[in-house]
Amino acid sequence: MSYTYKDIAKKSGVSITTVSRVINKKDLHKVGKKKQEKVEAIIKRLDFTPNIIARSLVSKKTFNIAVAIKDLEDIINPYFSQVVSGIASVLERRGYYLQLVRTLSEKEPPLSPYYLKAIQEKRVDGLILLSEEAGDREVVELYRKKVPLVLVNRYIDGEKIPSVLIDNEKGLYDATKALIELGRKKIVFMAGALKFQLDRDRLNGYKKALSESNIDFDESLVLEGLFEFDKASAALEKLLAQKKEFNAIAASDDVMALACITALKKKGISVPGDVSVIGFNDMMLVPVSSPTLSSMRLPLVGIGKEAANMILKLIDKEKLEKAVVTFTPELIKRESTGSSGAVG
Amino acid sequence: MSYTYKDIAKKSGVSITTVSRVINKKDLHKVGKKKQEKVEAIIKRLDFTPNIIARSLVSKKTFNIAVAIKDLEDIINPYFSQVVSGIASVLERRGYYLQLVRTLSEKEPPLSPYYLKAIQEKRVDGLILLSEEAGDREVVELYRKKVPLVLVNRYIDGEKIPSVLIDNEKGLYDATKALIELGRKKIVFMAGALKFQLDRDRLNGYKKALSESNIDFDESLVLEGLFEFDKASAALEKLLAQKKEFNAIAASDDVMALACITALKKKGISVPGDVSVIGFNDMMLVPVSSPTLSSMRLPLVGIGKEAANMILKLIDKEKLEKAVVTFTPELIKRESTGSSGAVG
DNA sequence: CTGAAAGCGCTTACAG
DNA sequence: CTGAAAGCGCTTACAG
Repeated sequence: MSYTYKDIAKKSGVSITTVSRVINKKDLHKVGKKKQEKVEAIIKRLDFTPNIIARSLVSKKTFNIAVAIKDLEDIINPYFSQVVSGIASVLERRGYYLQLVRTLSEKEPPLSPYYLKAIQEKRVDGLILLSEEAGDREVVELYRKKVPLVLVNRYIDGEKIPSVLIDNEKGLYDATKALIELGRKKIVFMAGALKFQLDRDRLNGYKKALSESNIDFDESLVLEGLFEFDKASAALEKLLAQKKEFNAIAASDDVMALACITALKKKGISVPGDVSVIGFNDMMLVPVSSPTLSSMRLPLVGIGKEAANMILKLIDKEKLEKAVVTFTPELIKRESTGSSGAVG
Repeated sequence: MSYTYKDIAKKSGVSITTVSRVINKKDLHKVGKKKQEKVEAIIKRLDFTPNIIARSLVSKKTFNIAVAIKDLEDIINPYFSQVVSGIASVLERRGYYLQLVRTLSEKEPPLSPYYLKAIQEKRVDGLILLSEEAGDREVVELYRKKVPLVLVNRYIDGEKIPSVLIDNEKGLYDATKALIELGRKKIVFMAGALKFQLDRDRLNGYKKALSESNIDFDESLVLEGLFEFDKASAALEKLLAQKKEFNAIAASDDVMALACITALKKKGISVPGDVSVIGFNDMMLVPVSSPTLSSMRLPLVGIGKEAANMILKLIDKEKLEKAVVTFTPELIKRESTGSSGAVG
């Protein structure tokens, strides 16, 4: 039911080699004009497309790129969907397919996590890692094995793996600074999770801003919301129940910032009157919230594009101008922080 | 650098056939205990993983499923990201990989759209189509060719293609009805685009609700926002500039509904005081907007799961209990519609 | 139990 | 120009 080179060759009265040459437009000078036209006609008539699997087996190239996120459900978070979108747009233009894989392991220990399996099985030509959940050891091992690999918003100390980074320390430093300038001193840092390097870096930025203003660091003001709306709400509600005082929140993600605003409103606490809130990532719908959310803007689609361009260069064995590209978030002020002096 | 069956066979002192049997745990009764253990030890020691490409060439199975959206950028819309997430979670559990493909064609006419190419090249075992952009003719052709195929929120008249549908007519009927019950009679329908069947069905539901209440249909109240924030804002602003009167909006998507609210607020028009607004899809962050957005809720992740289960059954040549599964949206009332009687 | 051999659908050096 | 043949790394009937 499906044709092969053999069929095309037979119908065209040429050899399989000639069919291959015509299809790949390779060594075409070795093919007679007449034969070439004949083959092309047959291909067109039968609407023939080569079997990519067979080609891959010979060429060792699949034109598939794996993009790894923690759980495939993470694609719902605008952070990931924007980065993935940026990656996709570049890959597509270059004839590559995008495979979504997860980094969390299966329950059964012998099974490789999906993202490793994709590499080991030679399913893909390269890997873009968006997740912090992939273990350092595995990642370094891939890198050492020369697997084309790009890290996004993640680095591993002591290794110069090609990566697209976000200046997380600067990001939360700036966010915290902005809150301090509004007169706020009791600032909550709603992290995703401190087991992640990105949040440890953000925590450092937060601490740095505090210490520069001689504000003591209070560990109990650091919460973990796991980048989820419900988890962030719960964490903040717990803090509220403890009667812990605070008058600002810097969140590691807009979704968590919105969760905080919602939790505060529910308690009748005014934002930004009583508490200023600032998010991170500046996702599209943030201006729609009430109050509109201040946030640290990042060109997430651009970050994805950069990562895609890098992986393609690695695959093509081209030199990277820079092995590490860093983006710095930009403060976008809206209503949720309030204006300077609005504080008691 | 990478091992093959041949290497394993040599190191284990057995034949390639035996290696294959051990790896696939197939016909194991034909393999001596000793040899089996030897082979297993070598595989473990070398951390060997079979080349999936070679296997696919023989078995004609790739364990890849293509999920098609219009543009890969569409993954940013929560509607798609949730459906994709549902699909992903099922595929992953069943050992399948998910490939994201687009349905929009390339500029150059000879090129097949990516989603067709994936099928033609035998890159994937099946296709889940989330987009309306793929032409009916191509889709029907795939179906006739017995390509495992599932449509989501889309159908083609006269064809019984396996699909997961949304009762769009009922959805907009209910939304419009709710607005009418609030006393609103000049209701805007913000469609995505009427070239889409889903929006034509929604338009029908809208019209039906109007006519049941003896409200004349006014074509100039039907707008197209292309499911994008900016396009929807622009369309509504144009209507406002025309001084067209209306006191309610039913939108085909939450993002467009939020765009409308934002545009209205900018003009100092109160929601729901002056204009009631209701969205569609009930995406996660909708309760955070101000006013909180009423919407038509759909189990989008569940819809994705259903589609994934269907495609796997088709691939395994199992019977589908139902070739067509339909989900009906549920009205979730929040602030943006306002309470009954709140209308002048 | 065991494995040699054919074959999946391509690519490519090689000989003419 | 042209194509026979080997080979990519697997699976699987088939013979012993």
